[in-house]
This record gives sequence, C-alpha cells and structure tokens, in this order.
Amino acid sequence: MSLATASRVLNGSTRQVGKVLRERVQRAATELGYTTNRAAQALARSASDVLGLVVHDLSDPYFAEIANAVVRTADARGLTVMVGTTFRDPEAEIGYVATLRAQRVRAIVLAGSRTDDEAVTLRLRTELGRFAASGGRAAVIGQDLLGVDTLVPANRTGARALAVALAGLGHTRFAVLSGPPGLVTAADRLAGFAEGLAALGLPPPRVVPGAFDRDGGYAAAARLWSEGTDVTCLFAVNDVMATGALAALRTAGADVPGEISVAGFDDIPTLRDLTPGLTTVRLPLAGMGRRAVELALGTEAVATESVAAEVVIRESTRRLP
Amino acid sequence: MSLATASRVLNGSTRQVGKVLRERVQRAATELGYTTNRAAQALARSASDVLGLVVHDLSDPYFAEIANAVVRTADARGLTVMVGTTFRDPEAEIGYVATLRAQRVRAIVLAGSRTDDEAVTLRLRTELGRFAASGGRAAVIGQDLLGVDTLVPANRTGARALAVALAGLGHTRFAVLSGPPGLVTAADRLAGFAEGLAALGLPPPRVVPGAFDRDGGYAAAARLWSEGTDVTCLFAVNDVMATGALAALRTAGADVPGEISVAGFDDIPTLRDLTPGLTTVRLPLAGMGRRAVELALGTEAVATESVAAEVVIRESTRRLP
DNA sequence: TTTTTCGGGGGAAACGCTTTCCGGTCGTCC
DNA sequence: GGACGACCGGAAAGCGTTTCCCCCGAAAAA
Repeated sequence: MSLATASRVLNGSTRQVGKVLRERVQRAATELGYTTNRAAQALARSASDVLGLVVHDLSDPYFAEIANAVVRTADARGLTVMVGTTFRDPEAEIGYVATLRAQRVRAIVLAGSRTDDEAVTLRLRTELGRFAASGGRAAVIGQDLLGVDTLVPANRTGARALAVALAGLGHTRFAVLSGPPGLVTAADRLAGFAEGLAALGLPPPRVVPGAFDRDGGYAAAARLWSEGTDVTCLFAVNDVMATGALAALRTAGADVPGEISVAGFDDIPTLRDLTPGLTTVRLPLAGMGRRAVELALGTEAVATESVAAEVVIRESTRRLP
Repeated sequence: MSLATASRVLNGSTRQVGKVLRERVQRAATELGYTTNRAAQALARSASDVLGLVVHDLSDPYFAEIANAVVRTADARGLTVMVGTTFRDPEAEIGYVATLRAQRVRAIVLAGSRTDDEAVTLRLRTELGRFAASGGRAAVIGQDLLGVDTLVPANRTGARALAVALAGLGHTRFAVLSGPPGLVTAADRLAGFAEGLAALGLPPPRVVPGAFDRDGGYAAAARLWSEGTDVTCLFAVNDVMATGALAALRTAGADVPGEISVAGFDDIPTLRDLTPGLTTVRLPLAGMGRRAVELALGTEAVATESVAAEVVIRESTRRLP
C-alpha cells in the first residue's frame, strides 16, 4: 500500500479506494492516532484552512461578541481561527496582517475602526494588497478605506437618529464623549450626532475627548461633571465609554437620568445588566461577525455593505418636562 | 545567490552571511513583499510557532479575560494563537484538541471546567496524550484530571471562605445557584460553600441548579424568588450567573441587598459596573491566562499549581442586624 | 476470442522551506 | 611559502502531503 492510497482515503479525494484497502488504512490510522499534518497539507495543497481575525481587544465586549461569532461561523465551515489583538495600535495591526499572510491563512477579518492616519492606512492597505495578490481575501468591519470587502456600520446615520430621538425627549443641551481624535468611527458618530442636532436647529454639543474605552469614558464624564455643566444629556460614542461614564456619574453622586441622561452606541450584550438600562444605538454585532466571515470567504467581487443601526431608548435617558 | 543564502539571512540562522549578499537579499525581500511561508517552515523545522487555545465561550467575560491574556502573552513570545470555542460541549473540546494536534501547534491551553463524565474525560485525556507523545505540551485551567500541567483555582477553599465571611455578616439561611450537575468547578464551589456553613454549625444551603451562564442565573433566581423563600443570602457559583440573578431580582422588584444579599465567584471585570457592586471571590483571571501559557511553553516536568482566591465584599451583601 | 474501456493501485514529482555537508577563498601564523 | 583555519556560498536531502501519470487486471464491447 502506498502513501498515495493512504492519502486518498484519509481525505475526501475524488478517487475511489477499494473497500479492503480503505478499511485497512482507516483502522491503522485510528489505532496509531494518526492525524494528517495540516502544515504539510497546506503546503501541498497550497491552501490552508485557517481564518485570521484581528481585533483591538478581546476583553472588550464589543470585540468579544464579534470574535465569538467569527469563530463560530468559521468553525461551521471547517476553518480554525487565528486571532490577534492589537490594543488599538495600528502598527500591531499591520504586523498581524503580515503574520497571517505568512501563515498563508485563507482569509482575514479585520474588526475595528480605522484611523485617519493616511500613512499607516496606506501601509496596511498595501499589506492587504499583497495578501490579496497571493490569493487571500479579506473583510473589514469599519470603514471602506482598505480596498477590501467592507461592512460599514451606520455610524453617522445611527448617531443622527439618536440625536433626533433624544431631542424628541426634550433635550436641547448635549455633551458628547467623543473618544480620541483620529478614530474614524468615533469621528463619524460625533459628526452624525452634531448633524442631527444642527438639523433641528439645536446648538452644537459640548465635545469632550478621551480614550475609546471604559476608563476613557469614566475619566471624561468625571471631568465634565466636576467642572459643572448645564447639559441635560450625555452621548458617549460607544457603550463601553458610556458604561464608564455611568460609573463616574454614580461615583460623583449624580442621578442618571434625573440630573443627566446618558446614551451610548453599539448595544453590547453586557448592557442589559446595567442600571439604569442604557439608551443606545443597536448594531447587530454577532451578525456582523458572521457576515464578515462570509464576505471574506466569498467569491464575489469586492463589495461594501452597510449595516443598519437602530435607536434603542432605555431608562438612562429621561423625557424632559 | 542560492536559496540557502536567502534562507540564512531571512531568519536568524547561526551562520553569518556576507554584508553585500545580506543586503541584497533584504532589499529584494522587502521590494517583493516576500514573506517566508510559515507552513513550509513549520514542515521543514518540524516546529510551529502557534499556540492553541480552547475556551467555552468568548463572549463570556470570564473567558474573554483569560483569552485576552493568553493572546497577549503568546504574542510577546512570538507565537500566534488559534482559538476554538466549545460552548461547553465536551465533544467539541476533544475535536478542537484533535484539530490543534493536526495543526501541530506548539502547545495547547485549555480553559474551562472539566465535567465529571469519566468516559469523555478519558477520551480527552488520550487525545492530549497523543499530542504530548508527538512533542506537544498542554496546560489546563481547571482541575487536574488530564495528566497535563494544571492551574487549579481555589474553588473549594475560596467558596468556603466566602461562606464564612457571609456568615460573619450575620446570614444564616443561604441558597446556592449551583450550576449544572456534573461541572466540577460548580460542584467544588458548592461543596466548599456547604462545608464552610457546616463548619459553623449552620444549616445546609438550599440548592438551586441551572445553567452555568447568565441566563441560567437569571432563571434560577427568578424561580427561587417567585416560589417565595426565607433565605437572606444567595450565592451564585460564578459571576455571570450572579449577574443574571441580580437582573432577575431587579425585575421581580426585590431589593438587593435589602431583602436579599447576593454573591458570586470569579470577579470578572464587568462586575465593577454593576449596581449594587457584587460581592465575590476574586480570581486573577489575566494572571491565570498568562501563567497557563508559561506552563504550556515551559520545559519543566508536569506540574499542578494552585491559584489563590480572595473574598471581596461589596454592596450586594449587607450586614444583618 | 480479441480489443477497449475503466476502475483502482503505485511511483514519483512537486509544494516551499531548512539544514547539513562540501568545497572554495582568504588571511594568518609558523 | 606552505599549511591551517575561519568564513561563506551552493548543492542536495529531507519535512509530510497531494497529485499527475502510468500500469495492471477485469469487465464490457466487438
């Protein structure tokens, strides 16, 4: 019996193998606990069965939820997932794409906002270009800046709708915890929100920058509150920041929503255990993860798809008399 | 210039390569965007630079935190991580180990409780045995049942200490949301808790089983509360269940800790944004993730290490008059 | 019966790299 | 001046699969 025969039975080859031989191979394999070496297989087939995933931070519920969906979807298609976490360092992101390219992964999913740093975006873009040139395919969740399949959340219109909804509750003076300058997602949400207010003839929001994470939200809200403010509603450009803001306000003894209303963006799953329930803009996180994998694995021409967002009013925002 | 020379410059070979040649290779590589094929490298070296990680559920903050630390640590050592999520299905766990073995990963980290199903444990054990036989190394966070390096959280003594602390607040009638039967971690914590009560001469707790996740905690607490109960303190065997319990009690209009105190276990990071702050037993989640990687990568003999747990009293448990 | 066809088996090349071994070129030390 | 050693480039042998191609025997067609 030759290697060729063994190979044919151990993986779905087109070629048939006689029953006796087939069973002999099977039995030998299970007895020895033999497993085909995927690295060698990848080499010979020049096609691997792993999917690359790059996120900012796995312990952030936003990314955890997406990653979970990605792993699940990949698994259902017989792929294993390689993850990298960048902690919002664009260099690390480029580095991971390079690593994944070196691993010759089948496809790459990039989750997380782009920056407005053109130089770094260009480098990432060329890195992805190389990946594509070698037959790889990539999908990004965020902004269409990289020349690959893109899932674009409705950051701008979602934030705009939120502004309108909040104004509908009677609020007129707003602050926005805007995250860091340079993060496109943050900027889009801020812009959309401001746009919504402007359209209603309301004054522009007070903008408080900060880090894009829970502690950034905490710090920004604490600063805002301690300075004293007349705003009646606070919009944090993502839910983890809003969560931090809620904590800061609670610590400071501010009543939410009595003294100040708070809203976020994303609708991360951990939100449902917060009190008061956080008003937010829902994004279908798990669905986005799944869809990103489908795009990355798809064969259609490069596409960009937008993802609708939906305003969800909860108890953290009150109606003004 | 030969392939050999190129190989020598592109990866830290022991052999030196002349300056001119070296630079020529470097330049060519960067110009062409050439990256060494890791699969081929792994094959030739018969040693890969990937680490396998198997968790139950990435969207559970407990695992997210551990996974995050694992990825981070692996990254610092130049390894990439392959993740699998099992959603608490032991079969899936075995399957993932098989896959990771096929990938010839350098080491495997298994996070998550064992079951008391001996047949399945045995199969996982032999699978890991095969992996070890082929030169791989594994570490598990949980119970020492698999014959590999193990990080054992102080589930029993931690829960015992919690029982004592809660009794110290004046509580005497307890309920325990015990999770599913068969999950060793859950069983250990329940046993430790009961042990603590018994040692103080207190009556055994009312035991309410349920799923080991947030919704399981919600359901169990809702059931307990709707039945009416005279317990003054509720211990959920992990924090996500406790989180669910808190939500259920809030929904039912129960005052925590006024009418009933609640405690959990793990001290997951999302806890700090809950109100009231949840009393729990802290486990150094990130540290455990890091340490598990170190064990899995270590060269020492197989070891089992225990991880200390610390009672943290917060506002969800009140002192009884 | 002879010729085709066809299904299944085996040999060997190829995949892209690493690494050992070999040979050649200098420089240096007796 | 010769011998020795340090250093460096290249050829070639794997690493474990897949796959192309050839071959053989049996069944089907002539």
